[in-house]
Amino acid sequence: MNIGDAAKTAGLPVKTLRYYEEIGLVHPDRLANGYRDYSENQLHKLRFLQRARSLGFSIQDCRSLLSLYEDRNRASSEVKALAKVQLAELDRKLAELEDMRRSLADLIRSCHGDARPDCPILDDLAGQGGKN
Amino acid sequence: MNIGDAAKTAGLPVKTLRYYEEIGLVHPDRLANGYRDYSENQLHKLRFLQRARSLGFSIQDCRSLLSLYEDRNRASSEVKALAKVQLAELDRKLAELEDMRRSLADLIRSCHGDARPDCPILDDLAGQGGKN
DNA sequence: CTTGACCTTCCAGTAACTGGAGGCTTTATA
DNA sequence: TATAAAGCCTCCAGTTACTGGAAGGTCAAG
Repeated sequence: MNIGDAAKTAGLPVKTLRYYEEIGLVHPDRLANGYRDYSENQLHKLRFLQRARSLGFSIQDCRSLLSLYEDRNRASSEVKALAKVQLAELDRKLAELEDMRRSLADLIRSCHGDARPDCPILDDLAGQGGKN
Repeated sequence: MNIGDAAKTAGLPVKTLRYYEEIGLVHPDRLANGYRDYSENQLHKLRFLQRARSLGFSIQDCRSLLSLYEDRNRASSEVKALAKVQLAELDRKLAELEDMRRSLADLIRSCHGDARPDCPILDDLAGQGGKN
């Protein structure tokens, strides 16, 4: 699959795919005319990268995650350790996101239209330690 | 509170606080000696920024979110509309994160140690469309 | 009264893209 | 078959959101 369709499938700009090749993340083959040719496996990686990046994982994090995806022959214990670190990170992010979601939903619920001077949920918006 | 303690409280580097002032996100007062002086309200904003940025929200997103936090006197309908857009975005990110979490947990669960040639959950790692 | 931990500004560098110029290839239309 | 549009290529410059370092002022402890 050529770069334009691959980009559409992955939900990433064409430029980003070329960048990911440049930094050694996803290295497609080339056709006779010099065009990049993405395999199904590489499309999976690109979709994965799109999601992970949009959630704030660094490229370095993504390299780790992709190495799990790729290197199924590594020592099981090593794979597991790496996966567990990433899982803990995911859980941390999930908790933060849920916390933000709750705050924002409260804000929407309590938004009635009259400009009251005090708004108790604003104290909460910045997080658990929220005492003004 | 001076910048070092504010940075510690917010979980951000000192440099980032100065940068956030430069781009007009959080503008602390100055003491007689020129030192920045962060208020409680500004600390809330910084904590909020730390969380939102770590979850992949752009600085522009953060500006929108902070304007909700700050501008409690805007027209209620406008505030609500903005909040709902951000809530939808949060839900989208939550769903993605939960999806990734599930995939990774499956990977960990199925990681027994023998290097089997086929691994069905790898097909899933890249997302819902995961057919190899 | 000096040592060390703060703070200041300014400027350069990095990460991860993003846009544009200049040019080749493929495809659709006349 | 000609040609125009669309898509691909490389290279290089610009942007966003920091990050590090130099050069220097400030403040609390010994």
